[in-house]
Amino acid sequence: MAAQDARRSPAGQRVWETACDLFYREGIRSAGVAEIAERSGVGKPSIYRNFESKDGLALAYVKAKAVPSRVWLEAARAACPDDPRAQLRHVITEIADQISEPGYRGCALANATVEFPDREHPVRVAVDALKAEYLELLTELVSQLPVRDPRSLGYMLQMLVEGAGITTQIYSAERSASALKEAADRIVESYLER
Amino acid sequence: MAAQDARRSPAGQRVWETACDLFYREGIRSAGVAEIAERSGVGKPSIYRNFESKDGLALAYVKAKAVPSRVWLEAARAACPDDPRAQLRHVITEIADQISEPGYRGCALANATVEFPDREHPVRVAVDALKAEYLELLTELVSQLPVRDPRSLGYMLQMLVEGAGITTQIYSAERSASALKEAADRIVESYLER
DNA sequence: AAGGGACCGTACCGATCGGTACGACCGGCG
DNA sequence: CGCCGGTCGTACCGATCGGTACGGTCCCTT
Repeated sequence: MAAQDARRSPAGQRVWETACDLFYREGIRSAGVAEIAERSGVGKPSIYRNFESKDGLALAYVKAKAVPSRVWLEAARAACPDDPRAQLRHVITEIADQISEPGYRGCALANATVEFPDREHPVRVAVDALKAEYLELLTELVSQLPVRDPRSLGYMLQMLVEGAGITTQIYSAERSASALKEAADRIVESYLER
Repeated sequence: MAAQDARRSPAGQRVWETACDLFYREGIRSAGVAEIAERSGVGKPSIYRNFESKDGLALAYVKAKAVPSRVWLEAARAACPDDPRAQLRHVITEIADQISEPGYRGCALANATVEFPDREHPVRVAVDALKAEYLELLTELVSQLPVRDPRSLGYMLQMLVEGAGITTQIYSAERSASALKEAADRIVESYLER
């Protein structure tokens, strides 16, 4: 998350870290640039010297938040190259673990989707593209399983993951994490040709 | 949704309808009181004569949005009194049908949760209580099935429903609706003692 | 020492936010 | 008619929004 960027000044780096934290904890719309500047210990112009606008900052934020998901998918593929079922379980477990971490407040991209209903908004455009890419990667993984309709299964798993992000915010992180693993297991099981 | 309230003046009723529509389509935070007033064809004071504040209006909105869910549960119970499995399918189908309706933009209460991360905010307090109540009702319904752990099953179904609301906004309403029905069926099936 | 470029914060901008003071208007009743 | 309670919109309020003009400070170079 604290993705270094050599082009950023020291103040810019502090802004970046603070913004990522605030955007996630309070939501993008709720976090004002004045608040970001104050909690970064910098002046407002330092924000605009390193980022085009608040929207530009939010755009960088959602793009950065999407990186870990891709990393997990590739890591799982590398961890058990010949066992797609284990790869899938690996990914789901990773997500469940992150849900269990203190301060988890759902998927940053899904939250951004709700915060920006306008599909033309640059943040929303980016999120839609990133989410589409992620669903495709997940579907590819699922496709390696002996199932008849991997596209449907992938979509259901994605739905479960998004649901877990929401129920974590409404109900309980622990219940959501365990229910996600259990439900994913059961759905995958029901899809396996035996 | 256009819940009549005799205490509301004609202008207040127009405000109420417009606010419900705008809050759902654009999100609560995005919809300003000036915009609500303008699209209602009334002056701003007419809003504050009928509602305590914008938060008060938002509070009424989320409470009103929670009503249909409870109605569906009771309707399903009444429709097939002796077949809990059919009742459950009835409810899920109802939700899937609503997802398929044009203009569907996810569960209003889940969206409000994302829009108000502060758990102390009155809107958020109300949403949490309403969602807890709904989960309880759903769990009660599931408890009538011959399953070992109805609490877990109920939570998973709730997770699926919330997930469908999100994936509808990101991906496709049709896929979400059909995936919801299919996934719910498979999970319930895997829980049934046979 | 003198100059210059990189980086920074103070103070401000117009626009918009939620909310309100005030007076015009209208129907019913004396 | 004259009054009166209820309902309404215009015009405004201070606060906050995202964004910027400007001048200061530091350090490296010559």
